[in-house]
Amino acid sequence: MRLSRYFLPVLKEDPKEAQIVSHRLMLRAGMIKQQTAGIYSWLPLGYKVLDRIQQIVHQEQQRAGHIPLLMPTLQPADLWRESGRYDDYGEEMLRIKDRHKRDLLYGPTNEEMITDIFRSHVSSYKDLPLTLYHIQWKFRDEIRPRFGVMRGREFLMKDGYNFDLTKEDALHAYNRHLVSYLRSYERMGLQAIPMRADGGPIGGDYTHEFLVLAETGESEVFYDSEITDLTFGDREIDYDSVEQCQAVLEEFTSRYARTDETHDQAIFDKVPEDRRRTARGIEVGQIFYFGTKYSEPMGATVVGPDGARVPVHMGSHGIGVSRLLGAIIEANHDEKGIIWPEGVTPFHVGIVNLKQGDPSTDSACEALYRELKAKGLDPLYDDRDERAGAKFATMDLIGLPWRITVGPRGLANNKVELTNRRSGESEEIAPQDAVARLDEIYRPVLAAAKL
RNA sequence: CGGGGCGUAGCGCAGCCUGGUAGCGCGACGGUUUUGGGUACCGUAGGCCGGAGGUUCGAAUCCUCUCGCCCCGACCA
Repeated sequence: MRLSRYFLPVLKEDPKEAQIVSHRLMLRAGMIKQQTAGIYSWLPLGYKVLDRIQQIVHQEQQRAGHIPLLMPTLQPADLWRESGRYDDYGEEMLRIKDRHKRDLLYGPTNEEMITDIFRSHVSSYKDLPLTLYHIQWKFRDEIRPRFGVMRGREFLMKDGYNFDLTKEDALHAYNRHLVSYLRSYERMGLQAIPMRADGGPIGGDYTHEFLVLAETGESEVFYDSEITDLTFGDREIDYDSVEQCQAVLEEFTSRYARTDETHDQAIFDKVPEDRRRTARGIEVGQIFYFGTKYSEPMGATVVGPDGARVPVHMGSHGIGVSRLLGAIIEANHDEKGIIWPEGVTPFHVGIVNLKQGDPSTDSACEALYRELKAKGLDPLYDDRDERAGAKFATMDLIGLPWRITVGPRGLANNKVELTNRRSGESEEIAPQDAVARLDEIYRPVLAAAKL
């Protein structure tokens, strides 16, 4: 993309309403525009990152064998009356009447609807196991939306639902989700720690929240420092293998890691003192096994091998897709702006032409732009007639991980500058070597995107 | 919902107390200048001062009502 033809309304000054760094940077980098409290337009740069995150989530869910579909944002109230949640949900649910005075609601989640779909079409154990998911906008009428996309009222969420014949099968689905989430967050450049969560009235040990450590997190967390040494890495996993998935669960959940909701000081005290950590975290996902809570009242049953009709065991599993933008920025920024991890960056590399209009720099930039695209990379070429300082400031703000600086001085020796946004380190290399380096750097990212 | 604050040019703000032709910085646009980290100067455009009502010869300013937004708290992917 040529910046002169793009739509990137960056702000030089901090918008006064933005209190935390991710919100401030998203506004300044021209990623979002607030339309009303807790509701945002996604401007091109923000939309591009949102899209990259969605792609990762889609790929990892499908890799785990989960099936995508799409349910509507508006739902009939009757489904929620069946589960009993229409009255329970309270003010957070946005209720709407259509012209026929029928009660609708803007979905805050989709357990009822997915259960309805399931019961309409599935009646045999032979169709199980089944996990369906979608990525769709949700609405929860928060008392006080804040922190930009971190606590919006309208938000994009991936929510998946597993249907299994037995509790054991459903727990395998739970484990599959845990593994796929670990992979997803790592591809986004995030460390998200599974922490024992509060199951609410349903209770049980079968729910974990995924927390990204950040000073501005809304939850207080307590953990054994050994857990932050764990990475999933590029290990191969067979999602059908109960043993393998169970092993990952045990590996990642055996150490102490809890939010303030479930924190137990007596157990925490057994962690060696030098490994005890207290911090703050942002919740970016949750997995939950809830058995027959919805299948029973809503009649989602299958006929088992013994001929008996039984309610299916279910769980729901969510990733806060739009919130992840905020979480990633909270965890990856400096005083100059955002620093995107390579897995989610809106553009792979920025090209800065220091002397726009100069035939040699212009043609060198054009050549770089062409060659990077030929490698399957997505460059942003700042071809505006701006001074060097303004171009650097924009690049730093929007946070592309790599920058190629092209000026007459270096070009005289057939050199451009390749700069890493995070470390600030630069090296002077030939243009073709810069292309080769970037191709190499992004090869794993592009390869991971292939199923 | 309780407490606090703010709505004036695209953005950030002053003016309000003490009523009298609406200002500053940044940005935009046109020039000149400059060219490796937001250059300097000259010029131009852009506002029913959130909305409604009231007081007054006269309201951004005073009064009443209303809408919206932000911050703190209780609640939440």
